[in-house]
Amino acid sequence: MVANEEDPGAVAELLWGLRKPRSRGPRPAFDVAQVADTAVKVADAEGLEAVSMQRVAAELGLTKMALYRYVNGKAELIAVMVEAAVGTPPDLSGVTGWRAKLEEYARQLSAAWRRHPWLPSVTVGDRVMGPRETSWPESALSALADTALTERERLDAVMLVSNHIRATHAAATPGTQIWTGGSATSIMRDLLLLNADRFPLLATTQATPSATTTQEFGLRAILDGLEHAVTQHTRNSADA
Amino acid sequence: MVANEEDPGAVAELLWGLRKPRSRGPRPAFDVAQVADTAVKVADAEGLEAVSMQRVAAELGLTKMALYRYVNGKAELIAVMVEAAVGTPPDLSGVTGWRAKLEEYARQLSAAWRRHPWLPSVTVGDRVMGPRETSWPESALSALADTALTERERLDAVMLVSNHIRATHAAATPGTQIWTGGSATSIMRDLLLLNADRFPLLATTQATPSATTTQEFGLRAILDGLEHAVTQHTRNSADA
DNA sequence: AGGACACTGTGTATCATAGATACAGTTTTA
DNA sequence: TAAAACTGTATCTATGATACACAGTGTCCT
Repeated sequence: MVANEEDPGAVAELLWGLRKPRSRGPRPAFDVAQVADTAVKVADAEGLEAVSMQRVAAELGLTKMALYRYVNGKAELIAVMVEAAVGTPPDLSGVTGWRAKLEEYARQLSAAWRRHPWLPSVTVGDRVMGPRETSWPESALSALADTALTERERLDAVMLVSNHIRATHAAATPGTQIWTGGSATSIMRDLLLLNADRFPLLATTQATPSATTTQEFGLRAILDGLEHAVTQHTRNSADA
Repeated sequence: MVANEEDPGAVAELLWGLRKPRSRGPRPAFDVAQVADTAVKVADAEGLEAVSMQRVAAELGLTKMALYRYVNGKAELIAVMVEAAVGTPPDLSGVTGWRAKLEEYARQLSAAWRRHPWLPSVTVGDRVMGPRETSWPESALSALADTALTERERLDAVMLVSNHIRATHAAATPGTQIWTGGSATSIMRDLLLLNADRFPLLATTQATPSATTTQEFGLRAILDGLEHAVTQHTRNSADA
């Protein structure tokens, strides 16, 4: 973690296949896709912390320095991992109605992130997305294409749903739920009961079981809210 | 990053003032609060990456090893930083109506995170919260106390709002917005225009300006959705 | 057609920084 | 007076990353 310019342009060239083809020199033992796949395998099995240049190189039977010929640095490695793991977005053309489409989209996105629990924490920040990942928001936008929302509002809506799914993925971001089942959860419960006078609402709330999931509750609320916005827009344009 | 058991119990004792008082021995040059404040100052000025044991110790005129007498490791340092920076939650008793209360809460939370842009990225994951931080969700729950929602639903609603504010804080999690103004944003725009045939919706959408903020749009949708849930519940209990 | 050379993949050695442990020296108070 | 606690020096491990030498392969020139 010393220099490394973190060149976003280089990442873009790698992800979008704009690397100039090699002319001379020995044939590389692998290609970037294989590197990405092995790194994904490591992350799936042992978590993102286990993914180091060293580790991925060893998994391929290389020294870590050889790896730098495939990816310019760890940031690029992560980028190709995401693109390799994210998969293809759902085809929503078979579903009727923007709400059902968006529901299906949320379900698929949740499934993809469940398959790779490290993905949510990594698909964050100012970064360049690859073509496969980019096709996800494109797919989600198609769900709202027929609504009266403005283009910007559609994008905001897509992000609203996506971010909700991200936040409710306990494996990657458990703290956003307060109660996650992790080792800190039981300690927090004890602390709240011990200080029930200062935190009466939290102290009683935390014991309550739930009929629906946190994710379902939030998704329904969001979709209800979007429905409100959609009908509002439709009415307004009807008035005009 | 070798061993360090990451004991949540130790963090809890530190945050909730349960450390056994020292008896003999020289008086420490500082206390944990001073350490936390110093670290917060560094994070505010130069970002969370600048916060290292070394750096914080130097800022206090200590070697980094002396710092380990105040906090057991970096995880604890972050924990006390959060508790020091998060501030006190808003008093919502003056606001009337759960919706207005929740709006005010969101505004205050957003302001707190804007003051310390590193906070959102750190208040995530399975962890122990300190008393000041805990009082934030407690305050938010009070906003929904008079509604017909179940206790669990109120907690879900609070998390829904909080997570939305977190996600829309571009400084900490810019990628959740696709367009953030970072160096990757302009590259993504070029890539989309270059591949407008594959991403027609994204390619046209990204140019659109917006009347309201992404954060405002999402918050309104969420509150509309919650309103739907509240009235639904009220109607149901009226039927019974 | 053949060879020189440039280019590229790989490995060894090395650096910088991070968090963290071990331990000795020193201060303070029970 | 002695145990306990604060601080500093030295050291360890792991990480990402750079520098450089060596080897294989294709291009281009003759």
